[in-house]
Amino acid sequence: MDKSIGQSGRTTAPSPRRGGAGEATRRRLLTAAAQLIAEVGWGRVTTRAVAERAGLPHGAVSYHFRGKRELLGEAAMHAFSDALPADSFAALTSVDDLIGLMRAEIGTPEAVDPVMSRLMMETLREAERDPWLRERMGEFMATYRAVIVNLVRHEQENGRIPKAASAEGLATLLAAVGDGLLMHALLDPQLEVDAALDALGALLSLRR
Amino acid sequence: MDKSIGQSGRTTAPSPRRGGAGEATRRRLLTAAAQLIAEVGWGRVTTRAVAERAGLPHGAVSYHFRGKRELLGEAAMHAFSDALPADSFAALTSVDDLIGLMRAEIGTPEAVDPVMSRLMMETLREAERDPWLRERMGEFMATYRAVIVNLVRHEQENGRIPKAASAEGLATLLAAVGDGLLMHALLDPQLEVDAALDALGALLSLRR
Amino acid sequence: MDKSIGQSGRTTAPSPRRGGAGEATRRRLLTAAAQLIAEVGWGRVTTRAVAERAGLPHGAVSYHFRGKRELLGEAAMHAFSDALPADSFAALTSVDDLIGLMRAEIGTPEAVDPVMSRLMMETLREAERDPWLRERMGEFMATYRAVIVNLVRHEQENGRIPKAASAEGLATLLAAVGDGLLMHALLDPQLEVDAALDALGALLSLRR
Amino acid sequence: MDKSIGQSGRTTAPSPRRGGAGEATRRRLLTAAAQLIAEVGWGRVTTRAVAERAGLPHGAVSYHFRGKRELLGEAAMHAFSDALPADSFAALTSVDDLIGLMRAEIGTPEAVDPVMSRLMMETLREAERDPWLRERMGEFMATYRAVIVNLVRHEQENGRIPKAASAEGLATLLAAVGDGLLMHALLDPQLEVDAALDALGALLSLRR
DNA sequence: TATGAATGAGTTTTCATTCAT
DNA sequence: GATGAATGAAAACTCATTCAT
Repeated sequence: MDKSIGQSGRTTAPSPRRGGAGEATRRRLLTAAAQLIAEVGWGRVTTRAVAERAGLPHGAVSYHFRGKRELLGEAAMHAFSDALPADSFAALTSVDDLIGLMRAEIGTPEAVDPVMSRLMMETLREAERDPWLRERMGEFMATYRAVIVNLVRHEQENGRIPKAASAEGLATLLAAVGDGLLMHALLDPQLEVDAALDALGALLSLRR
Repeated sequence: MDKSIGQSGRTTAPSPRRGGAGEATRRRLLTAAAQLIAEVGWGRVTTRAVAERAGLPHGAVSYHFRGKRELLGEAAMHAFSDALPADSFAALTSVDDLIGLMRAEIGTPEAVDPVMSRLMMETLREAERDPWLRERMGEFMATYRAVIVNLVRHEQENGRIPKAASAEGLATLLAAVGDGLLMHALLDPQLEVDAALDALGALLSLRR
Repeated sequence: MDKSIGQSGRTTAPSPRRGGAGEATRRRLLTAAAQLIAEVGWGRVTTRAVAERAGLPHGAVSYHFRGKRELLGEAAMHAFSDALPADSFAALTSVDDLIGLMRAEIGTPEAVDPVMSRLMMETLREAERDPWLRERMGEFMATYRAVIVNLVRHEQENGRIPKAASAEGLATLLAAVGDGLLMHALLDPQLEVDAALDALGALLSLRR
Repeated sequence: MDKSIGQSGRTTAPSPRRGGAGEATRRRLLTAAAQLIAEVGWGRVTTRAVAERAGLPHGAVSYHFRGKRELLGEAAMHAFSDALPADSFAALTSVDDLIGLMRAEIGTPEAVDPVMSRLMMETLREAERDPWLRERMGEFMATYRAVIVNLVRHEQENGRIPKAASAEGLATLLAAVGDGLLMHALLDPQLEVDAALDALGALLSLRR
């Protein structure tokens, strides 16, 4: 059974930190783990497979991480921090940009490799049952939503989107749309994501 | 028995079929399995736990199902067929009804037992990796989306929601909103689902 | 772990290789397995029994071998390589020697521990259904038969056995006699193997 | 594990005998069982598979037989009695006939379906470990050998085969050749059985 | 007489974690 | 620091046999 959650007390105490030498090894394990989560699903990742994918001995895993849960949890969060914030969110200046971002991530089936999408879905799912992960994802999504709230508020002040909806509510809605479409698109590659995003755009810009 | 070779053909073939006395037993297993999927997550359900929950010996599982995958898959689809169609969808006559349904299912954290919600999320995620399940969920969601398309089209003709968005796109959007909010709400029980649905309602009725 | 899907690729991958400290453990398992095949029959050997016989925990089996099939297969071939070639075959210089060898191996019920005989029979039978094993046994028996062909040819040239029979045919016949007698003798310990071998000798030396 | 041997006490007491009705059912089970032994190997036959192959309900097996061991044992012996004695052995009038019989059974890879051959090998193997079966096979092979002894003796008196070898020894040898070649041929379909039988013929007729 | 549901003992396999070197 | 051997707990699955109807 997957033990990654009800784990309780640990005995050994590895996890050496930030140096030059072990840091690279650590990172290779994190990268390998993130890939595997996306490929086979959180519950089907084995520590052995991670080590193998990383081209490292099996022992390396327990040397660098307290356990499987820590490895996978950190791998996911690490991947998100690497991939998302600076690159994408900071650059958003309008709700249209946000929709454009969704379009880029979800709308073009073949253009984007679904590793990040799948990883995101897997992590959201796992977070529901792993308190540590839930907290980290909570923080992550709070920032994400805060950016959207600001965006929405700004656009509402500019009169580019309706004021009838509360900024917070709208932000929650937009975030849900993103993940909902992502999930449905992973399930059904034929899904007309663009049409849905067009509809969203239309609803938002009606005022004009 | 010696399996060392993996001869051709059949492994074993329990799975007697529909009709007889075994049907009740079968159903108890399905119910137990659906509950457990919701409670602990698809990947952490064990056949033993299912049997225990159902108050049956472990052997009952493999007598009635070809394996864990069949058990869980049928359990999920069975639960959906039982719970959803007639009850909820058929009754929808307006997009407001649809939003009301979402509000009832997602918006009131304590009012509704989250079993169906969790089961739905678990099944959607699992379907991504299990072809059989994917197909069944695909059919299921196709009907679900078809109902919404009709609803949207009808409302557009009545002038109650904007025609600027295509009916199909809007339906896809609404379905995604539902599942996206559901997922986020499961993750963060504090989430202001109502505010988001209010915002959705506001966007849709702006034209009026 | 959840196996409900049967993703691609590797199942797990223990089976560390040659050289290190694990080699001794591996060998103990092989020896125990070979004994048990002879004692209870290929199909009735359990991995648990092998581990027990070897005085090792059950997990050791799957750590060192990919599965039961690999364990038993390697155990058998390992036993044959250890026991036969240098010792017996190389030393044969005449067909009489060969008959003598058979007499020693089969003809004296109590003198010889039947482990190797039984192991051989079990492996021959199993090889019929296991391609990997069949191939290995094929190679093994090819060398075995080649030695006999040479022996026969040599004796034919010396005029010690009849030339009326082809060397290849005679070698095939002799090999079959050996295994056939072995099988019958295992079945019926009273079998007059010596009389049969005497008859064989008589047929072969008639010409003189 | 295969329980067919260390079975000890039984509780229930089925095994109705010779009637018109159940007799046909019984025979269908025996036939199915014999086929399956040949196809998948004694240890891999399951009672369920037998019932299925026979087109009968699973319960029929335990209704008609005391257990798996009895089913398979009787199936094998039944198949032998049906196939061999009257048809083949009685008709033998010379050692050449015997060799011809072997040639027909073993020498023509595609002409003969190997069901009987495989069944024979499987049964010989199993008999080594199952006393009941061993006894039955013992009787069977005694008759078989007796026929050969008579044949040999008759031919020796006619001067057609050498008298230097004892009739008993020669018979044992011939029986062993048959089964040995059979075993080797099953293992290696390319085996030159005919050449071996030619060699045997040459050895036996040297005197001429 | 016949059936098929039921059961539980036993098997292989998986794998995170521990630990000696 | 690093590694790979070791281990045991738990999982899924198989199946002969039992038995109620």
